[in-house]
Amino acid sequence: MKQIATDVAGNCACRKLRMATRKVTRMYDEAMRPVGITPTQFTLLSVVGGSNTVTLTELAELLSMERTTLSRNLKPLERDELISVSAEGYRRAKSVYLSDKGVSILSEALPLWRDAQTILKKQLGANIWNQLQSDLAEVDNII
Amino acid sequence: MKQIATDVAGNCACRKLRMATRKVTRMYDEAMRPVGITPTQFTLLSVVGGSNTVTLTELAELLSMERTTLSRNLKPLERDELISVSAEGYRRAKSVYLSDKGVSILSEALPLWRDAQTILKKQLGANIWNQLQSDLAEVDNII
DNA sequence: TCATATATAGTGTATATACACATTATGAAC
DNA sequence: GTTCATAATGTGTATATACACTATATATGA
Repeated sequence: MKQIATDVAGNCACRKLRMATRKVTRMYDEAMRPVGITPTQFTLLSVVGGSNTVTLTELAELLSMERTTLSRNLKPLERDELISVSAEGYRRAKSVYLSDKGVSILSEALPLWRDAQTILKKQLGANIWNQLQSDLAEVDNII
Repeated sequence: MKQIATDVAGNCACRKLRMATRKVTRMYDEAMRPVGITPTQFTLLSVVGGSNTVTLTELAELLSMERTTLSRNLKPLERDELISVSAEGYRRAKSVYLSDKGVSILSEALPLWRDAQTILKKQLGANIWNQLQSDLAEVDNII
């Protein structure tokens, strides 16, 4: 059992992904703190800001996020008036929009995000950084 | 802004990691469901099972997890009596142990985990699978 | 011995995640 | 027009995550 368990720990893709995600998220979270948003919220704002009208379902798909999770994650942003959510016309569809305040916060967050990217890239080295980026893109494409 | 935001979305290492982690975690979660544990719990059980006495702080380090997060994550396992946590003697240190029930559940989960690994590996292809594994190991070593 | 420093764990609060199930708007068939 | 199917979103519940702060056991120094 002991050997098997150790083996599991060292080869589990899920575990390794989650571990890396925890560490990296903590870094980005610290970087974003001055503007008061989390990495997840930064991603939401940037994806919403980069699209012309996305419905909740589309947005969830873009983020590989369960729709119900997205719904919950939008709440703090709505409460703080960085985004607005409104009916879109097709069935029950709703679309998400960046408010002026949202644009402003996103603008403030951008350089902090760039810093975080730069620091991480430097720490990892360009090779691993690039490989990781392309691997993760592949994973998202394939799965 | 629109271009910048799109650029962010496509190059953010944190976003890509989180997206991949969500997808992969959902796969493993589904695989483990028959034995009633989550991927995180499976990892906890296997790491505890593979060590001779780990304190909470050590365990957190092994998992790149905040100690306070670990504390919370152990609760359901303790409640369901898959593990036990007891004082260890050094200052306030506590160690975690697998119970008989924990060993049993872990044994049942192992083949399900192997299936999940196999399916994911097949989907990704051996090349990407191997590269991803080594990249993630590097990330964990470096950061 | 007693006070203090240090190492360790716990709690309050907020966000993140997702499954199972519930709700509702609207297009289509009749 | 009414019914029904379908597409979309919402809610209940449970786990996962982490920061800021708190509590406590014990080793150490006076």
